[in-house]
Amino acid sequence: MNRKRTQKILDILQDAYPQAGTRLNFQSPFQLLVAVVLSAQSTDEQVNQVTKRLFSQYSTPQGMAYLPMEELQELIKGVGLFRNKARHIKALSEILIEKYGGEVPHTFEELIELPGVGRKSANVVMAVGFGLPGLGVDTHVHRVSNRLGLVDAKQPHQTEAGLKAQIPRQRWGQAHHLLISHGRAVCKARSPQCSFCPLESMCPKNID
DNA sequence: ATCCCGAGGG
DNA sequence: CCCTCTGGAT
Repeated sequence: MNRKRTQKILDILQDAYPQAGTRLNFQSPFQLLVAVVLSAQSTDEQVNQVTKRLFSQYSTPQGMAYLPMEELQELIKGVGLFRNKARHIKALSEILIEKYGGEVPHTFEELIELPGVGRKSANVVMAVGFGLPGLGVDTHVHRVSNRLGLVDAKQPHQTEAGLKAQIPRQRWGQAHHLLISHGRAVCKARSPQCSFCPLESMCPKNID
């Protein structure tokens, strides 16, 4: 809707969170992909704790594809949804080996076809892993964008479309991280800290 | 719409 | 106890 307002909001958030960026630890696109799959409904700290042990033993598609399911489950237990995630990581590793020569594909269309990889994860791998245009909409991005009136969306994919339509591609990755930082620190799901919000005067939720 | 599902916070 | 955390598949 209002591109100018959105730009201004991003500028203010950039000043408030100058170091916004991913907190997931990884050393390759494949490790990032695994970390992102593990991050569903889990905190980044839980994921980093698990991947520290996992990647020290297995850090390639080959290592994970041939790992027995039970062992992989044991290694990633500690994040929620671990049975599904173990299955997806093993399956996507096999596909990377068979179809992509053990590499992580560089297009959104290919990434989203991988098991356990939806729009959010594919967008994050694009932006964070390859520096290509991608704007992942997670729970924070969805909540904050709607509260601020950047979009009026019930579904995350609607939020993604709305944000992409009013933010320059070059700024998608940055916007993703800024909205997450703000969602974590101030515009929290449970008890938002509106009195500390640099956007308080511009926010529709602020009905003083 | 429902299921998966550990850990931390209030 | 209930809610939330960088969701995705069925």
